[in-house]
Amino acid sequence: MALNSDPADLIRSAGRKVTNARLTVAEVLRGSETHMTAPQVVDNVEGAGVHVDKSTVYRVLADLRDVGLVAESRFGAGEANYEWIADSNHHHLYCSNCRETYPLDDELVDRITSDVLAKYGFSADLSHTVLAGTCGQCTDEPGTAE
Amino acid sequence: MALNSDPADLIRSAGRKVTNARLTVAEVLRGSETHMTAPQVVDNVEGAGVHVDKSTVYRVLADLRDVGLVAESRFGAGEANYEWIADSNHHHLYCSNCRETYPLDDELVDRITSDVLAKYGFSADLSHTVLAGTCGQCTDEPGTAE
DNA sequence: TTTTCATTTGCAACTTTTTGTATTGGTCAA
DNA sequence: TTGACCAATACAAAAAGTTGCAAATGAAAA
Repeated sequence: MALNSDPADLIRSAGRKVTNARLTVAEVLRGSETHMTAPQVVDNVEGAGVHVDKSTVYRVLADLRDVGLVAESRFGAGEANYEWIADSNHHHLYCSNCRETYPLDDELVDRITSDVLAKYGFSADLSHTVLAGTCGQCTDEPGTAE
Repeated sequence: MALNSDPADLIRSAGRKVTNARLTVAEVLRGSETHMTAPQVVDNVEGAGVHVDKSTVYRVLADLRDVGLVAESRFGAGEANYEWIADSNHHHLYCSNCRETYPLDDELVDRITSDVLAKYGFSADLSHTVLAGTCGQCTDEPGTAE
């Protein structure tokens, strides 16, 4: 069980009850190509015809995040963005100029983790990492924001 | 100018006007040993006898952050924490179990930056980095939270 | 000093997020 | 199936954070 990517199975095997609210939020996030803010999730859930209170949406997002099914990232100073990560890869580079995100492969992040453990005895949790900065393209062509 | 650590000079040389609001927020943060949340800053400014509107405090915090005098960090999923960093060092390890922060020296962070630049042509801005996880002590003695 | 102008602030309204609590509804065992 | 238990939900209200705009103020020039 939960070797497939069925949200219900994943939620169940995370030790959570499979409820309408959780399923709807999961499907909304899973159906989206990109990151979504909390208010966007609230709207989309509403748009899906199901009524889920906004406080519940916030609690479900936090819960799915705790369980590792959803990633909560903050790009630069901005609001939180949520993303279904049950099957996708977990690390990104975020360009604060063009607001594009790029994949960042595991190797580099894994090395940070082991370095910090070796040097400080500290187990860093970098299961979803976002590094903000400026991408190569924007570095080459400055002033191409928005 | 601004080689000293006088908030007024630092603000001025950041190209910002030296105002009562900015000075008060700066002093409040500088006087604190530890990180503060935005509401804590609002309270402390009020407690200092000066009246600065809440919205102004938020704007000043964001502004001082943009200018690099204040660090805004989010520990795990929590609220934003603000810290005066005009003179201190910039990188931390944050234990989400005991909520303690530990210094993380530059070397390791610098290597991440150069690795990402070499591999992706991406200039990561890691001027203030916080890695969340579990410290060695908490790993050894589980269940010693709060 | 005085004038001028862009920046900054206070205020008020608004949006986003969190929290307390009574009720509902999954899940498991019988 | 059915009933009991406890997690999860809706609702309401508060707290946190944001925004637009008119008035105030710092800084530079006259």
